[in-house]
Amino acid sequence: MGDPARTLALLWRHEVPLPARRGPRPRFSVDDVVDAATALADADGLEALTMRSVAERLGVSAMGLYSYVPGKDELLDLMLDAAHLAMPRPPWRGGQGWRERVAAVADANRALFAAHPWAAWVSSARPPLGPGTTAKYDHELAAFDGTGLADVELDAALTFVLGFVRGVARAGESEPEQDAAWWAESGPLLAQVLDVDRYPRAVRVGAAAGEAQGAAYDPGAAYRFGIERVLDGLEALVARGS
Amino acid sequence: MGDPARTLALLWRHEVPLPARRGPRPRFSVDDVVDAATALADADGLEALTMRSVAERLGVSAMGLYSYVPGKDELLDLMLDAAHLAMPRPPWRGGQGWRERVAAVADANRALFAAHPWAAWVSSARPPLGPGTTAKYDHELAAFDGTGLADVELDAALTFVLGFVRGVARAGESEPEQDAAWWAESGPLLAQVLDVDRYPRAVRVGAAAGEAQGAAYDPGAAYRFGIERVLDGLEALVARGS
DNA sequence: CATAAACTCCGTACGCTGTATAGTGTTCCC
DNA sequence: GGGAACACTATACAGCGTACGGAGTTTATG
Repeated sequence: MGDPARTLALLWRHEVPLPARRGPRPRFSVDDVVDAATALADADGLEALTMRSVAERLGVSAMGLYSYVPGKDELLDLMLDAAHLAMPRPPWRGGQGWRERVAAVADANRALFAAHPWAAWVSSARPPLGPGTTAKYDHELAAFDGTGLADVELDAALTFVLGFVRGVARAGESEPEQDAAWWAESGPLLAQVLDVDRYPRAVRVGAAAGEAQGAAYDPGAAYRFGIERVLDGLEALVARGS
Repeated sequence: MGDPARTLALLWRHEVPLPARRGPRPRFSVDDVVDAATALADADGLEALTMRSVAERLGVSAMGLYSYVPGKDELLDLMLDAAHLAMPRPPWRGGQGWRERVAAVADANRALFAAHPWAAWVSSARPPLGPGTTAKYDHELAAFDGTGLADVELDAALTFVLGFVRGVARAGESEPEQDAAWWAESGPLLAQVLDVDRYPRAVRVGAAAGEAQGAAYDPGAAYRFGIERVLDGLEALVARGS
């Protein structure tokens, strides 16, 4: 889409120096736009984030945003990088083992998606390599200190952990109320059509899972189960000595 | 959105018996519509799948589709269930261990997303509990026979495996050509801004990973790395004896 | 056999999206 | 003071899903 160099310059706020600029002074900063968009997406979700809605929140016409941002995709990149920059990066204490640290990384990302559910849905094809994402990457890599993993495996391991957390965040976007209504309306027909003889395991396990978590999918349970598997899986790799 | 009961009836093809129907005979079956939409999405991606494009492929006006399908969301549900139904379900042989079988489940899902990349992107909030998805669920649960896991854990384990494969499929949607152009245009500015002293691990590991896989993300490598971690993680759970 | 109901299918239209384009007014450099 | 660069606006366009009203076809019912 847009010009990568322009996007990168924007991410790192490489602006033209102020005294050299002509024309009326901008009423906002790029961060004002990013903050307005983030507040909107936090409150009402990505589908409510339109150029018009952001513009209205700032008291500007829709096209006025394009003085600050090349387009919506770039705005989303800026939002994500800003959210990454705002994440806490407590220094890893020596007493912690890598497993404890990586678990903390996962928890921090889960908290990110809890605060900004939209963040799980912005494209990862072209990661916004801005100051936030870079600092996050560096900090999270440090959590693996002591594992003895080679650099390539380090990246793979972190990608694996982050992919898991993001997957859970993406899967947990349905509303519990709607879930209940869905089951109420679908139950009778489902009971009629789900033949226990044809699908013995599906019926048995599906019923058990549905009853245990009160819904078809429980993000909390999926996270608690999955993060242990993720860490155990990494532990096997580390124990094997790279 | 739509009526869940209507959607379910459609998924299971609970139609009104033919002789009792008035009006002109439908020119197509629901499967004709689903197949046309699937062919389109396979060839040109989800963003090319519009009600108008599906209709044109069938030689019908856009609104004509609504005789067969309540809306686009339901069409996507039908497409996904049909794709699930078409997956091979070879009987698990006794000689296989559960690890081998679960790896086969993961491979089969990876093949599904290779054939139908759009399938990784249809909403999982309301899984289309049709004949395909149900048969797939039942068959994949059977892969865990011998693990001794309780029903709730069985569902969690399968969800964990499928979530991983889907995450890799979703992440691997960027074009390699665009990747190269992106790096070429971004490289100079990135080199200037990525301070080795501020982000020592990020620069080192990022460079190693980028060089090793020739791109910021290599789905094949991510899958091969991740599936071993997933299976190791499950193995730790199984070894622990539930 | 006529009529009404049910059905397929079409054309038009609406509100919504991101953003291209043209134009207006402000500010600074020369 | 003139011209260039800039912020900002209003209008417009193509594309989306789909609501609506109507036309034509088939069948059940009086």
